[in-house]
Amino acid sequence: MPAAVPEKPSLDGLEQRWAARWEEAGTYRFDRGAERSEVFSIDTPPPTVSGSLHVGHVFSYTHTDTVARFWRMRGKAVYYPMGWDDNGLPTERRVQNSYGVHCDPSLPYEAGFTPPGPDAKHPVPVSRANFVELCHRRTEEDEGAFEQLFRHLGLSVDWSTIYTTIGEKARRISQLSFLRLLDQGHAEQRWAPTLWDVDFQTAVAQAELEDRETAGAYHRLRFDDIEIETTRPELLAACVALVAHPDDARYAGRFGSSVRTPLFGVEVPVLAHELAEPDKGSGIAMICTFGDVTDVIWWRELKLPVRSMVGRDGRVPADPPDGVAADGPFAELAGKTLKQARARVIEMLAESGEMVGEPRPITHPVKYFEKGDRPLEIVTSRQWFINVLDRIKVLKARGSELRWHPAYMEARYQNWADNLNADWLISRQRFFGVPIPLWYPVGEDGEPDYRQPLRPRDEALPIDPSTDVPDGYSPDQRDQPGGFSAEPDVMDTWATSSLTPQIACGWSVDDDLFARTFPMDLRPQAHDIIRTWLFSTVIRSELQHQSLPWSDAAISGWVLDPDRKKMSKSKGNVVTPLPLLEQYGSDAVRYWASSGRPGTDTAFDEDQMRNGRKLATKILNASKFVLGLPAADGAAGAPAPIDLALLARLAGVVDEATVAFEGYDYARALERTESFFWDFCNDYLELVKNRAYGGGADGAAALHSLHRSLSVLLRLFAPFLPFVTEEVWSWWQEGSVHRAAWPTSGEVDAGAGAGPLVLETAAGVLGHVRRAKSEAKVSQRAAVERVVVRDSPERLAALRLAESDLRAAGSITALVLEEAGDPSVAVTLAPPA
RNA sequence: GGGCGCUUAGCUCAGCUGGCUAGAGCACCUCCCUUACAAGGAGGGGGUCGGGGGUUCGAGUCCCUCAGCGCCCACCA
Repeated sequence: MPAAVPEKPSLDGLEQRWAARWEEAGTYRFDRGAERSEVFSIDTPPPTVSGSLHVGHVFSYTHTDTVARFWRMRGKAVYYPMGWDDNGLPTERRVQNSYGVHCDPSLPYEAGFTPPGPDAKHPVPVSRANFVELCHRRTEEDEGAFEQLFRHLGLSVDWSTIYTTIGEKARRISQLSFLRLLDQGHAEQRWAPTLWDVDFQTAVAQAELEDRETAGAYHRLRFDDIEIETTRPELLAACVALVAHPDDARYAGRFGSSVRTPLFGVEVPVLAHELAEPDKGSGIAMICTFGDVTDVIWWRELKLPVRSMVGRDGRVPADPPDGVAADGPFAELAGKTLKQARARVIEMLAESGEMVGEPRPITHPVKYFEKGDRPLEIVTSRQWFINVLDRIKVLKARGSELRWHPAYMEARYQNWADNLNADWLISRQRFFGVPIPLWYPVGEDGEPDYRQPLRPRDEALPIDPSTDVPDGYSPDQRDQPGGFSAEPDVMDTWATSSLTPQIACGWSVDDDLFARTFPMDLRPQAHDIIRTWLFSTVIRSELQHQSLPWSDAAISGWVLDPDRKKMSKSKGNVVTPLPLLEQYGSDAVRYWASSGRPGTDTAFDEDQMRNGRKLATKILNASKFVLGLPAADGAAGAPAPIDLALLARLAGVVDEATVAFEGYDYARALERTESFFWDFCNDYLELVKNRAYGGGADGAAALHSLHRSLSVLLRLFAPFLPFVTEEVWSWWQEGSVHRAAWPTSGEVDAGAGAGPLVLETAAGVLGHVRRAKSEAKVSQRAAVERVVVRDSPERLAALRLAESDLRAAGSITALVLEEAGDPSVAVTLAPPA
């Protein structure tokens, strides 16, 4: 039984009350029996739980929720899981800081280990297993906080379908997918120069790079009679050649000859390559192995030797590169950081007279790991890659096949695909991640044979090769001659995140669910991770299923602070969301979020939240009024023309909102609905309230139209304001509004002859009457002696159909209608009593 | 250097396939404690729709161009 209309309706406490009832009733539970065609599945972005909760989460997750609620009301079985991204570097760092530990994989597991805590002066080294255990403990707490926030916000997530990116299911799927790629030749290891972060001591992928304008200086160095300019004089000992453009007349005669490097006196060839730019520096560059990615290209294409002098720790190694004397100038560099080495090289060059002039300061773009603080170096190492360069064409085609909202976001995808120049490096020399599930046989010489990886059986997954043992070996053979060694690397977090559709839909672990939910319908995400998360997810789905992972991608913008700056922890302008939800109410905050159009960055705006609260209150009060009107005792008469006009307009709004939602434009759907609602309250409600009070057949007709409108309005608002609409729905309807059918224009269509003019003209005259009273500084209740309306015959005819409602609403004694070409409304107030 | 987006009232933004005197919220001003709503309601002032050119009977809306802002990307000499 529906509850009665409360005497004094309130927004307070709706969140707790309804969140509990929805949970209890399973309102948002996914129907496991639904066929794929009846399902709408959403690849919810798993938030990084080691990051702080901020208002951006509320913003974008609300967008997705409105769409989920819309499709649920449209009768779809909505598969709306939640994931927590607790994998990878951010968690490692958080664990190190909050527990005072650091990972040392060489240590054995220590049962019952108690970490020192955040105040520890020196981090305690712990085994990988202990470290991972702490990561799990930490993330569980963080995940609880996120769930609490999202429940309070009213996300219609099915909370029984949670996954984590470090959980067993995700590890299994991630490892199995990797092994499949390995089987199919899409994944392979290479010993290759890769971009390397000397602080994190790991390789990084192209997608994780960013350029930063960095201060540097040109140093002009003399190689015999040729002068080159370089920003990296410290790499001089790693120089393997000079290079100029083949058409550059200045050096044409020198190609094929050789020169000696300054300080070290190593003989290097002078070569030609088209990437050399004649107008950069002196037009001729030194190639070092490796100073930048161009060096890598030159080294590869010109088939040059390697002279490496950058260690994984960012220091110059003790041993000199090939051809460089150990006891010469190099001895002064060994063991130094690159920065120290640079200073010393410059001094030595100045002393030897091989530097021309003074260094010339410049700023130039330098590549950094997006989470790193020092420029990336290039280090040759063994790494695992997923091949993508051989598939750019099909990946671009998939990008076009995907429906983007807004459409222009596709350009970022295509742009990225066009500029990709490296395969996807997925191995990371880190600890908290999904291990690459391989071992290598160790030869009698004690060296692992990387060409013959040992793989686990599928059923054994997930595994950790550092503790698990390959079939046919015993634990004591680990790292022994004739035994086996674990692959030490873990996969990058994107290598697992790129599988969220497979993880959420249960690929390889729940084939039935997978068949009902994949390919998914919607990937909602922010625009800054198109090149990473979206692109990599498309890659995995293409390689594994030869299909798109979803049909639609809805790209949300960012929340900007009032000064139009992106909110981020480092800027210290992050707003914590829970207090906002408590202050304004979840519906109000959702209202603000819903006003941010797809793809558009939106300013944090508490005024909009106040406005949202006002709207929610208005819905409460208007509903109370409509539902509190005396019930008709007899049969309803025919609807008045003004009722039909209202319903006709509402039908139009329903159609607009529906089309908008189908195109993921939730903001438009809200705007249309809200705009109608205020007119409904201000004009229609005022015009018909007297008739509705009056009872009888005419009153019953008004009541009927009011109820119908209210029912439709509550359903139109339900995706945005789930709490207040559910509250009002419960006063007079059975079941949840969130399980009610999305309205259709057919259900409200008043049929032919329901022109909008009746309402429009009546509301127009009522507006004039209000203005007259306002200007006369009298109460809106004041009586009006006479209103003269001059207008076209058509409009007057329409107005006449609403005459009694209008006169009652405006307290108008005489309403005079006169035909005229020049429309006007004259209001004569009654003299004060 | 390439690409994308934005530029409409003081502020934040709507204006979809071009069409009646350009809209909303906030802010500001005036009035009203009207039996749905005073943590309300009614009304008002305020914009040559970034500049210039073009297409059209008609352009905030389409085309060209210039400018400013923002974002994405780019092989660090």
